[in-house]
Amino acid sequence: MLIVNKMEYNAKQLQIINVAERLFAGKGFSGTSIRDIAHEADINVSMISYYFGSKEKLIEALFEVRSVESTTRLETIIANDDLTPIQKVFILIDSAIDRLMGNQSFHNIMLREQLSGEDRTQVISDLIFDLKLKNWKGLDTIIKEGQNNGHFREDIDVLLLSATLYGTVNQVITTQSFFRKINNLEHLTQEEFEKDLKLKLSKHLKSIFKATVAYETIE
Amino acid sequence: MLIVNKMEYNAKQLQIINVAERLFAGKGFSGTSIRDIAHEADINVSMISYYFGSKEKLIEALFEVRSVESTTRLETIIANDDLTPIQKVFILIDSAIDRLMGNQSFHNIMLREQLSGEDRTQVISDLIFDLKLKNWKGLDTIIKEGQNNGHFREDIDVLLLSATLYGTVNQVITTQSFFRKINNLEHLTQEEFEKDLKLKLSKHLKSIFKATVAYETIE
DNA sequence: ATAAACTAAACAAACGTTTGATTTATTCAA
DNA sequence: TTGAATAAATCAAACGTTTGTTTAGTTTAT
Repeated sequence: MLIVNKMEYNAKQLQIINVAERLFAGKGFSGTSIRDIAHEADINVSMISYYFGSKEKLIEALFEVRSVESTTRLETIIANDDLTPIQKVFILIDSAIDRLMGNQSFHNIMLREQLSGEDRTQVISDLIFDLKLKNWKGLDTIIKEGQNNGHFREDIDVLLLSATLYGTVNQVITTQSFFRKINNLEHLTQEEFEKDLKLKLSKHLKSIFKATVAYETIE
Repeated sequence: MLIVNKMEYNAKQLQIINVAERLFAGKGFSGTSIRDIAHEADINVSMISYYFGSKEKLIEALFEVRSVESTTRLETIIANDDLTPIQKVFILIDSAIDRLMGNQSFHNIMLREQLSGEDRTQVISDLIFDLKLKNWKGLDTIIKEGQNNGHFREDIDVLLLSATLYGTVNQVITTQSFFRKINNLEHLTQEEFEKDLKLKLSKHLKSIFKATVAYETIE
């Protein structure tokens, strides 16, 4: 299992991390200089080395902070005994949409890291692997529960199904300006647009999942 | 409509483009130096400026070359009158899988560019927009055809459906090492693994699309 | 008085690009 | 076909910036 660095970060460090997150998301890790970050965060360039040691360690710190923030959600969904498997699946979908759309900058960076051929650091690779594993196991547990109850099909490829879930959400997020243009929603504010998008995405994915995992119309 | 630069590239230029494609995919545009490219392509650094003008123009040339290569497929599928709409959808799915898995480096770069906040150049943005538009219109045409024939549902969000198609394929490609580990397929060669992956992905997406667009089990 | 926070300046290395010279190819009249 | 003339291709070296990091000194807090 993964050993998480229990380092705590003070307000200034978190401020730097937040700025770095925004810039890394927009211009990539290599495309962002520590002078960019220092300027935007209104600090001296040397403070980044002073607080984090290096630029590499800074992105590691970013991953550590953001990773722990998104690991606690799944467990609570699965543990809830009052919900049927299909209800849990639906909540999992909405949870994934909220999580990915609510932390677009960080997930943008994570997508970039996954696209990288050589891993930047083992720390980041491990954290990403751990997140993927938890996401997959979360869905897998729910699916198996539904199969044991006899409500879900037996021939479900959970790995591909979670690829459809996270892939669809990622695709929608990265091409949202295209969505906006094609659907003639350019008059909406970003907030209104995101709300509309979340709703459509939720319906779309729930419909797909229902048709894929459940035998017939249930619930 | 988009004006495509009809520039022709000689063998040496194409060699540079191929090396650049591989390195950009692995380390990103900013993360790849022209000295990296020159070294791998076994040429002098100045040849890149000599042939393309700049590093920026090099990636533009890469996009121009690879874009024209993948625009002609869709039209031929749609134009075929011997196929039913659902058959066309299935061929579209397999075509997308083949295209994305067959040009992983270029699509890796394209994904990175889409993640970029500020566009690197208008040329690249236009080419990506044009590709997305064609992909969407291709699916839209087929869906509308199926709706006119009465075989397809009326309430289909084609934009979300194409997001599921391309998003799922992208997700599978970027996380294929995770797939391999979880499915215990590490003994297979890359070629064998990709073949297996393509097959599973094809079945998965066809099953989803069938359930989503068609009224009931047809053909 | 000790430690932490912060700064301007300097550092060497790497960056994309340009220069000027040299080699290789092509052109074309003799 | 030859050979000078022109163009294209290639090269090592240097250009001025920008890069991440360190240093040495100053300010602020404990």
